[in-house]
Amino acid sequence: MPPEAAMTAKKNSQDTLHEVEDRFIENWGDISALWGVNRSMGRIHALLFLAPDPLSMEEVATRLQISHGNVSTSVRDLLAWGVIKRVHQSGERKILYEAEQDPWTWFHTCIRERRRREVEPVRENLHEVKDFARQAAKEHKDSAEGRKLAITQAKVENFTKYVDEFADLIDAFLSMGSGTIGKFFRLAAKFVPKRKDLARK
Amino acid sequence: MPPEAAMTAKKNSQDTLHEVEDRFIENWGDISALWGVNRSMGRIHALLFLAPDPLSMEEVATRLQISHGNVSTSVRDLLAWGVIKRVHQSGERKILYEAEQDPWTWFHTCIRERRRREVEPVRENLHEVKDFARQAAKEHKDSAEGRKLAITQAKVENFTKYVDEFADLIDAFLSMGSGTIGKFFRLAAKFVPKRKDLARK
DNA sequence: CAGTAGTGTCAGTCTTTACTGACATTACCG
DNA sequence: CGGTAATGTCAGTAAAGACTGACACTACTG
Repeated sequence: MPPEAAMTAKKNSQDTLHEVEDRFIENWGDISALWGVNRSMGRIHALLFLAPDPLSMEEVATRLQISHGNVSTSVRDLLAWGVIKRVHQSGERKILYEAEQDPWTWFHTCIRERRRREVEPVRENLHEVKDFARQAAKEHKDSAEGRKLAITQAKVENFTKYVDEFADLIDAFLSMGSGTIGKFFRLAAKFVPKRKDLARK
Repeated sequence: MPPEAAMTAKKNSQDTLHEVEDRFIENWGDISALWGVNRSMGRIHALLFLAPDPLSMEEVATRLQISHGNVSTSVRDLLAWGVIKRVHQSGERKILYEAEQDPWTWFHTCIRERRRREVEPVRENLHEVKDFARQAAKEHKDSAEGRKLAITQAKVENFTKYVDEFADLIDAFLSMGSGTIGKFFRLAAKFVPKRKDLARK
């Protein structure tokens, strides 16, 4: 009478593995959607991250129940972002894919790409607006409406400066190696004041 | 013959102000959309940020050419995020709204809210998956499939730990006052290695 | 305390984005 | 250098998300 063996309807380990994967994958899909990245990309990335071996597109499509067209498109994007890579195997037509395993490395990659694709264009745009505002304020500085213009110009300028500083912070973050990040955390902690109301747990 | 007055079809300063505002507002709307926040919220926030005086909902709706229903909903959300606030004026039914003027303050607020609303639930979820995976790996550790389960469990655990660390970094960032941020930037710069390929300009 | 300006809500509609699946293309195989 | 398995493309469709506007509610005002 071993109590272990008598456990109530114990699922087999394969189903359990499947469930662990699913929960992780869906969670990751949710985060992606939340932050403006499409859900399929997030799910595929999560699956490849968990998979012990590289997977083919067909395997991905079957596992996640999505069309191969969707997989093809999403995989192209993930490759462009640099968070997954191709694995060719000799004497085989099929291409396999695997995800970067170190979370820091791919997180770093995502931030860098996002900065390049999204932050930078927006920042350029903002600088144009700033320059336009400055020029306009100069031209109209004598009229009554010009005063308002000057106020707005100052705000735009202040804001732009702030965005630039933030971009610098991102750069500082990106410049750290995954070894440095630990040191950085410890250093950042020194700037945390006594109050504990932001504590995690 | 003053050359100033002869300038080619110089726009009046009110139109110019309008254009500066528009360009800033649309830019901000774009960023918002890009990062998974709806465009109306971003545009309204930008308008209130630039406005020299608080505005009513009707003024916002007219200025941005959107329905008052949309304004009402977006303003509710902006209030919940804490980036704008009501301004009551005595003997007046109408409620006016104004935006926080310090970029650091509202950026700080956005990060804090986003952490609370989005990062935290996701992190809790992840911890559940982690615990489930750990338990499952323990139960099945003797089977062949159990080995795969153990590998997956380790990945989930590693990943969770990383997300926790990142949440800590956010906390460190949030704990800084807008005075401290400057010091922080300078400190962060020390971690930037020699290579300049990430330089901004 | 009736009248009404101002605000809130939400069902329906419009807009945007994501996904599917049929067809086109590629590249390895014998 | 055909044959074909695998991948790529993209028009059409489905799903998600945002916006409008009619109606409901609220609270000031006279």
